[in-house]
Amino acid sequence: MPELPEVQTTVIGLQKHVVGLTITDIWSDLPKKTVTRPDFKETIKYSPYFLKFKRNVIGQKITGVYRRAKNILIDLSNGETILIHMKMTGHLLYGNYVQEKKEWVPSEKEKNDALRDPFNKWIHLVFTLSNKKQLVLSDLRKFATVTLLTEKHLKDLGPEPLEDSFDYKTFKAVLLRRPNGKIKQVLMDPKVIAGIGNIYSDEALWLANIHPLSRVGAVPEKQLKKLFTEVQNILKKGIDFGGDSTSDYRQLDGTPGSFHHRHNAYRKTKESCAKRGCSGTIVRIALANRGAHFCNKHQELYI
DNA sequence: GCTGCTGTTGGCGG
DNA sequence: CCCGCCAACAGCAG
Repeated sequence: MPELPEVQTTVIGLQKHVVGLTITDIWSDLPKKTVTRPDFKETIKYSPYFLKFKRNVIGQKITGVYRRAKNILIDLSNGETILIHMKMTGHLLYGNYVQEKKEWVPSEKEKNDALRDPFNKWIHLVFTLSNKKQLVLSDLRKFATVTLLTEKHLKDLGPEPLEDSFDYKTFKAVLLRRPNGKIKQVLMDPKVIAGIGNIYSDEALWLANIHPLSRVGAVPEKQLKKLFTEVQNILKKGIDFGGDSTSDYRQLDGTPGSFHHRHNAYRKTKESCAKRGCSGTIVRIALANRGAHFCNKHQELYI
C-alpha cells in the first residue's frame, strides 16, 4: 500500500535513474482506464485521452521527479508534468523489458531477477526511454491513474509532514479543524495532512499511546506533541527501510522494502503488545471501511 | 465455488 | 461538521 514513504522511495529511485532520459514511446493495455483525463474527477473520465497524452509526452526529456502527498510528479522539458497515483497496488519498475505476444516481461539481458517477482508482472503501462530501458507500472488491481498535472490536482491537499515548515503549531492547527473527528480518520485525511494512510497512522498512534477513536479536540497537549514527533519519526523510518511490502509494493528495482518487519500495530491482531512493560494485546476494529489496529492497554482513549 | 477481506480517493446522501 | 457507504479490481483465506 503506497503511502508517503513508499512513494518517496520510488521517487528517490526515479531521481537516480531516469532524470535526463527522454521518453521515446508509451504503451498501455488499458489506455482509457490507466491514463485518465486531467479532470478525471468528473463523469467523463474514461473518454479518449491516451493519444493526446502520448502527443504531450513522447519526445520529451525528464527534467525532474518529485512527490506531493502520494502523487509521483515527473517534470518534462516541454513544461508538462506527468502525475502518477499508485492507489493501492500500483508500483513503478525500471529495467530491460520486451513485449512477448501481448505481455511485457523482463528481457533475457535483464539480470535483475527481482523484476520477475510475481507481484511485478501486472504491467499495464510502459514508458520506453532513450537508453532502451523501460519504466513500467505494475498494478494488480488496476486502480492506479496517470495523467498530466493541472492546478486542480494538488490544490486541496494538506501540508507535507516532512517539510521543514511543518512544525507542531501547523500540525495542531490542521488537526483542530476537525475537533470532533476520530483521530485516526483525521490523520489519514489528505486534506488535513498529506501522505498518511492506514499503516503509518496505526503505527504513529501506537507510538504516541493514543487510541484511534480518540476525538482530536480531547487529546491533551502533551500527547498531541508526542503524536507530532512520532508521525514524523515513523514516516522517516518508513523511507529509511525502503517502504512497506506487507502487500504488493516494491521498490523501483523490484525488491521489497522492509518496513513491514518493523510493525508494532498494523496487522498484528491478537499478538502481544511489543511496548516495554505493556501486557496488552493488539486488537482490530473496523473504522471508516478499513481496519484500525491498536493495543487494548497502553493506547488511551480521550473523548 | 461462495463470502468477506485487503485499501485510496472522491462523491454522495443523511 | 461528521458519518457511513459506494465505486473502480483481483487475489486470497476459510
